[in-house]
Amino acid sequence: MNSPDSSTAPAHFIRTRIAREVAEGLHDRVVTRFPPEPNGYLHIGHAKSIVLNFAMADEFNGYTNLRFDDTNPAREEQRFIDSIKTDVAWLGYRWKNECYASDYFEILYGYALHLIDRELAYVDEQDADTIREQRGTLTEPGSNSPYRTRSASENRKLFEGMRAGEFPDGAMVLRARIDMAAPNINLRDPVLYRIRREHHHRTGDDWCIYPSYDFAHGQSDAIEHITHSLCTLEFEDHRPLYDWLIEHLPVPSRPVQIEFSRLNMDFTVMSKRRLTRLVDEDYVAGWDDPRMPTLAGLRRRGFTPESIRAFCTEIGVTKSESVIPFGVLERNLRDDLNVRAPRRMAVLKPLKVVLTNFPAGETEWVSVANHPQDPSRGSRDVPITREIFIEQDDFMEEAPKKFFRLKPGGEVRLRNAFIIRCDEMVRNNEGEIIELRCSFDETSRSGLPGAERKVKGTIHWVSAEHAITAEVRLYDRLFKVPHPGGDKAADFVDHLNPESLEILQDARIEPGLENAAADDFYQFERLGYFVPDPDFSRARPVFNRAVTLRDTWARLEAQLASGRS
RNA sequence: UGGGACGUCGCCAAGUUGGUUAAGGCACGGGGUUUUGAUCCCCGCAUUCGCAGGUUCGAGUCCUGCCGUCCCAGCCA
Repeated sequence: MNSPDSSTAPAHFIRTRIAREVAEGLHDRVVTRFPPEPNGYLHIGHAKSIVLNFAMADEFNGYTNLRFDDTNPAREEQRFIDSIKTDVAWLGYRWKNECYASDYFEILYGYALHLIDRELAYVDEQDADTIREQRGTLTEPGSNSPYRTRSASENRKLFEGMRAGEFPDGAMVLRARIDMAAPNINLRDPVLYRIRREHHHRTGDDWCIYPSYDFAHGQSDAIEHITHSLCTLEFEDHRPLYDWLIEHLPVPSRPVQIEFSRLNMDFTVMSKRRLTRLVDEDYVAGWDDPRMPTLAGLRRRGFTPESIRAFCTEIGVTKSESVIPFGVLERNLRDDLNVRAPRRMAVLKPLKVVLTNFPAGETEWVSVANHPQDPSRGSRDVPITREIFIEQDDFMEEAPKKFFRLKPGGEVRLRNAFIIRCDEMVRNNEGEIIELRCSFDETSRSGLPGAERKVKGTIHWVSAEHAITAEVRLYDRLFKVPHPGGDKAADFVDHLNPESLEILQDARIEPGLENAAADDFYQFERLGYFVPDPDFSRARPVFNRAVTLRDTWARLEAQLASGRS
């Protein structure tokens, strides 16, 4: 098994079709491929394709190849190959073979000769503009190139010359001879090879001609004995060409192409072109910026491979275009981490509280469960002292009726400790509250009978003396609007959310958290799930908030606010 | 005014050869448990399948005609 999450997955048209084919004995195993072009980082949309491809092969006794579609050396780079391999592996998948379309250049060249010899391809010496004009339009047929009827021997000589470097870039192309009047524009003598003197990241300067996607992809599938070539909807129109080439070439197998709709999510962009721009123009800190929908970004943000796989399974596979709310991805992370993440306490925006009846200089250790739903995960002792920090948001001077946290004269429970009452507020010269003076109820300590006493709210806290100062980075959606790419009138970067990143320099975390390891994750109780950033060090802990907890109060508060106005 | 595809609850999405009460998840609403306003647990949530006709004892599933949305005119993938 090369992919996790063995199948309990729901039916979708591809799985149903393959299952039928297998039942009919058409295949004894299913072989798929994940075929990225190494010109950028993988994003969550690719994850959908990866999960699908590996799942189909895995469920039907086969395997998946990782194949780099590297037929355009002008934009492909080794560093992208590296990142893609890292990301696929991180997602939890093991490909059978690491393949490159460029490994097949010699075979592909032979296939081109095969077409030429059968008068199914010809060398066209017209320039790109002329070819475009002759292609016709969506509603008008194209017209034939004057070079279309050249002899096979002349075409062969020219094509060999192309390979030998006898002609300058752009001087001529090899075209399939199909039908310039075809209603499907892809069949109007598509370009199969072009001359391009570009250094290729793998083949170096061995070639100055490169096959087009259409000529390379299907044949690569066939060479690898791929049974099902799964791709996105925009290639639907290419399928007749895909099939035409397979039919007319002496390929070792006959793969079929099946298309499904690509993943769209709101409040983000998914096209490589746009993601590249965000990086190149420094709108984000890099491909792995935690606000990016890239796998590298999601990983740094704190997403687990499990949550991403679950998400990809949950959204299904169809041919209808859909937009998935970003919150669905986030909920999958919560669902995963809720079960797995150990709980800790941390205060993001500290407000000092002095427990007036707690002896100065003393430290009391309270036992705290690492996971309230899972006693087997044990507990730890957390120090509490006369001075503590609580969350600024957990105190309101003038609180609405439904505010269950601390307010003047009110009581609240300190999680895992005892009940306190707010007796007094201390203000600075500006009148801002900078400290609370509270008294605690000794009899309400956790474990004592008095702990049964009910108060409405429970808040988290850290000992001022023991807590460790940390940086915490909070992330919000990258864009302000649901469909930043859908605005024809504006540049998508105009819709960037200026508040997508908030850095808190003065958070206080429970002692022990400074020893967090790179791949740890925690629930900071009542706040959300947090992971150490790569910038993390013992001396300067840095945590990323991967996702907040579901926050019913925030929703209520928003309703109250809007209802009041 | 070419070709290809899609249109089932706010968002996804199941729906065998037409057979009759239109899965499920998310979101949402209500209730319960709770020292995380979290989690968890109950309950509710499409007389209706883009629209209009038609065939049929019976249609989301078949036919016809509309409407809407997406993709295609790179020597990109």
